[in-house]
Amino acid sequence: MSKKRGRTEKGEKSRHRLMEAAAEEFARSGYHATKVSDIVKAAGLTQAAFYLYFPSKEAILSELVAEFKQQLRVFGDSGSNVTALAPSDVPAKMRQNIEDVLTFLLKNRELVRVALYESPEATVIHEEITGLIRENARKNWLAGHIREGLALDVVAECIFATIHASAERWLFNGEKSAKQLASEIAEVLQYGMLAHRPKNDLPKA
Amino acid sequence: MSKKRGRTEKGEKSRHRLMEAAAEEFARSGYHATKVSDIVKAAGLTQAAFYLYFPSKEAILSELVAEFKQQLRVFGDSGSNVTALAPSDVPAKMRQNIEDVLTFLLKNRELVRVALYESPEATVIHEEITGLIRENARKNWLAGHIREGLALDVVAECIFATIHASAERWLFNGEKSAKQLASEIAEVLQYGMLAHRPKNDLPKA
Amino acid sequence: MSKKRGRTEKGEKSRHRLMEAAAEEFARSGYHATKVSDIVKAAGLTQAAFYLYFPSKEAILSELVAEFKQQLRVFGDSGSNVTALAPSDVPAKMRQNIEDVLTFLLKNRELVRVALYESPEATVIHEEITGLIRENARKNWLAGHIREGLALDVVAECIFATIHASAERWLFNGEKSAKQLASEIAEVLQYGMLAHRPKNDLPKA
Amino acid sequence: MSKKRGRTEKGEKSRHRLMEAAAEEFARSGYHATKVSDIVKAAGLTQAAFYLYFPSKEAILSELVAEFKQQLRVFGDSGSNVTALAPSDVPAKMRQNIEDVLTFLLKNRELVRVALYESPEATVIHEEITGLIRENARKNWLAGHIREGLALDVVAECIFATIHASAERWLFNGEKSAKQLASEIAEVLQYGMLAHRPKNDLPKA
DNA sequence: CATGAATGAGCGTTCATTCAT
DNA sequence: TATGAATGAACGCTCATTCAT
Repeated sequence: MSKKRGRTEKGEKSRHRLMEAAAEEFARSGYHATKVSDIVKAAGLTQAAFYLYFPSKEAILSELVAEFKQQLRVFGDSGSNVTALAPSDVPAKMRQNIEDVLTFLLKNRELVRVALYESPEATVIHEEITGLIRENARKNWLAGHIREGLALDVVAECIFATIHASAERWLFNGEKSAKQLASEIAEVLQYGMLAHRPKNDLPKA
Repeated sequence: MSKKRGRTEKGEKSRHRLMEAAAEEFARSGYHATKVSDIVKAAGLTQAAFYLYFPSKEAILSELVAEFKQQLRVFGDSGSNVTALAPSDVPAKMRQNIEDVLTFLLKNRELVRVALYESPEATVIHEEITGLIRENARKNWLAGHIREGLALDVVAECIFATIHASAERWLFNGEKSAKQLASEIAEVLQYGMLAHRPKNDLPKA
Repeated sequence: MSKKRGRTEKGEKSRHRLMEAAAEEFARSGYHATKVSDIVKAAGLTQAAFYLYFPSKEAILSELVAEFKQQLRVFGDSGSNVTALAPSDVPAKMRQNIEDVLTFLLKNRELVRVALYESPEATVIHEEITGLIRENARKNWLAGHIREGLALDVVAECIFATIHASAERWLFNGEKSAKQLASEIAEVLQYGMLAHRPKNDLPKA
Repeated sequence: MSKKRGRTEKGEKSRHRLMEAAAEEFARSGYHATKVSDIVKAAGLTQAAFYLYFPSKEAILSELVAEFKQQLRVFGDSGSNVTALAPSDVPAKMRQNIEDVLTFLLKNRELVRVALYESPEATVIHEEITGLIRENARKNWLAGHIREGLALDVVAECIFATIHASAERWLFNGEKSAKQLASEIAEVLQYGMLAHRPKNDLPKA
């Protein structure tokens, strides 16, 4: 199960420092612009040491992406039994979900950038995430919490894109808290922007 | 007519081919992964010819970005006198605006990716765009078309993030048309996702 | 006899401007560091025009050197009938010769640097010049104007090295005039530096 | 003993070989005409290894020049207490000084050419050297060993130019020995060339 | 486990030179 | 005569990777 045999504690620490350093550098400057020498410098090791732990620069990238995907699984089973929710509890629950995602993104901000911008799998991962959200939305739709007439794939894209963009813009630099941002996002996503709902523009339910 | 001094038509064409090729390559593989040799190969020229028209690889990138910014100005004055709109016309107008943006993105898809992902100015440009949208939203809010209690900066981010993500996902690969996508996005953004509006969750107007 | 047939006056002018420009650039920055583009820029022409007049960059160098050698011939017959000189006239004559050389160097300063530093023939030219001087010295020696016991080749080298170095140092930048410098140099070369002539150190005449 | 950190003896040797090779190549072909590939070929290394030790081609040049300047300091304090010399010892001492300089030049012939021809500092270095000589001459003048009425700066230039030119011409190619050359040069410089000293041309002492 | 030394392959850029008009 | 466009052949330099200790 372990990736390498006979690993020492010290080695494990070096390996970990390399991963952290790589995540930070990749996130800051991008995969291609980051040199192996940058990574090892940040980790306090030599270049040769790098290849003790990773077969290539690409390998450390995909390992970071793998780590991100691992972290993602936490969200796989969230929002399961939405049916049980009373309609009046839905908005708060949704607000909470958004906050959870924001908190997750904040904790893994480097990984997020790596996985979503720098990885060759970026598109796939993006679709995995929006897929999770779409499934959750579908359950809520079946439970009657979501309006008729909406394209759920677009809904999912809208939710994630908004969360992600907002995180990059206000969360990662500390301009807004996860709680505050979650409220503001939820407010928009739940009831939309328009002040007036024309009579002839009702959902086709 | 023009025998002396100044660029020739042929040269202008070569230069243009290089810009096109660079946009395509940068969009496909990213700035760093794209070699000058890739660009000139795609443009049917030699490496040296590249430097006849651009002082460096970086220069063609920023020229591409400049071109994108130039194109952007078209949208600077759109949605000016929103006050004149009757509330019932707002949804259609907004749907049309979204479609216009989608059409613009589609026409400039390479430039979009370059400017928004590969450029060092990416963040600034992103903020310029959402700034335009936010201003437009503010005018609509003053005109009473937009609900109270919304954070307009988040609204703007939500609009652009959704449009942009959707374009990348369904528009650029032809899976959805601009018209269709605009409708679906507008539907979500205008009235939100929730089916029921709890009494205690009304806007604080 | 002419280098090219059917040459126009305009062409001849362009060619001349190129030679002047090349001399100046070669003198300032050296042959290798000077680009053809530098030369044509200084001459107000295009690179292609350069090759209308010279088959290569090297060609213009050797043509400049040839021109220098041509100029040199003026000195070939100077100091011929030294025998006729009265010993008391020798110092003044020598001072005048030095001044003449300095004046020549000043008038051809660019050419001098090109021929003596940048040309592959530099060594040969240097030897040609010192050869002329040595011959002149030999005539003066035969006429009894020059001390016994001197190595005439070293004398020649000493004369030219001093003149040349002094020109580079004080003449070309205007710090000393040719007349002034000639006097100072002559003073040293004629009677040497030492104040006292030990009895046991007399020439072996 | 030294397992961790710091340059190894092997590395130091490689670095040294590169310096030697560069000196030789620069001296032979000039800075611009010498390719990094020439240097590493002569040093038995690859291009990349070069940049392990020097940040650029220019850097190795200035390091070479710095080394030359370092070597030069040996001469800084030579000829100090000339006052103590009896006038009859001066010629021999001077002859010896010239021989020392010739020996130094011979030992550092590559460095000499690099520092005096190829370096951007060439002029400065030239002036440093002649400055040293001029100071020495001034001390000898104060001690009464040098004739009145001489321009000491010209004297210094004369001394160095003659030594340098002679070295290039006869010493470096083995045609004359340092001892022999020193005698011949000293003979000229000490008492000058002329056989007769006109009565009206006496020093203005 | 970790190091300093070394490398091969390639990249961005330059420049003397040629072509077509 | 002169031009703008184009090129081939390098060159300086970088970087991921390997070797020897």
